[in-house]
Amino acid sequence: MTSELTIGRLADEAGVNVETIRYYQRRGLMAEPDKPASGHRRYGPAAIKRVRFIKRAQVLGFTLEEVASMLELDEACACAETRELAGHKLQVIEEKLADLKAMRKALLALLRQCDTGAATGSCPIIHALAAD
Amino acid sequence: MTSELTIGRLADEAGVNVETIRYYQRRGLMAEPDKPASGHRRYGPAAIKRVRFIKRAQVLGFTLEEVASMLELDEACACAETRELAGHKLQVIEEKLADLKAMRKALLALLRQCDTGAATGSCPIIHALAAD
DNA sequence: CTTGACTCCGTACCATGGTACGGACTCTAG
DNA sequence: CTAGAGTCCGTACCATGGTACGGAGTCAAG
Repeated sequence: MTSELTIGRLADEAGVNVETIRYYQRRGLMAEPDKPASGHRRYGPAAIKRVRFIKRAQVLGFTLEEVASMLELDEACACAETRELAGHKLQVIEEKLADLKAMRKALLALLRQCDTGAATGSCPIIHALAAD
Repeated sequence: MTSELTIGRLADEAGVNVETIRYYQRRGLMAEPDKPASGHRRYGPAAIKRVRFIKRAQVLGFTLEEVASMLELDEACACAETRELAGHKLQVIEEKLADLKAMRKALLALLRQCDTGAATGSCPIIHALAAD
């Protein structure tokens, strides 16, 4: 079985340090399974997903606090507050998407410029995100 | 004229702290204009764009070091190394785009779920970025 | 039933990205 | 020409997100 991992295996599977898992637990981003009186804690496959989610959300520029609030969304749906928070997150994501697309466009332009050897010095990248 | 700002005005325009500007200069992310022998430095409109670019790139999850390398791309085009770096950045951006889209989809699903009152407990958000 | 690897837990340390502070200087409006 | 705001520069401090360490306990393969 792949389930019921030790913390070390969990860390490996998720591609992080053991200490990172423990840090996330301290921060309340994931629960510590109860310790079997005398022995080592075990983790199910959901824990792997959770850690991976956290890492990827971070890469997208979300802080651990933001990630925590998104994880809460996932658990406690159905109230108005949740709805609002989700709506807000969605808006943030839309903005990031727009900026990333602008950046991609600029990089593509840059590459094209490189290929055609046209050194215009027009700074396409900065221009991409120059709006106020 | 809006050009030829002092550092304080520049910081205001870009929506950051004065110290942040100075920090970026120390980190080599932007040049310090030469000081007029005895007096205060002045900044042109390009400086505003640069700071804004840096902030927005950060929101997208890029470190200052990564931002620095992108800014260099903008200046020194036309060599093979630059091309490769740009290509690599582009790939990173594509990945971020894909992840953000998955997240958006999950949030939309969550909102729909909230609206229909169907509390499935299926954790759409985590699932969105659960791939290894 | 031992031995080596791993877990547990607390505490200390680290890098990144700033922010604050203080004393000397400079600029500008009145 | 003077007062108050802003600049300059160095240095100190801070929050976030980890990472390292050490001593005691536990697990599991041989």
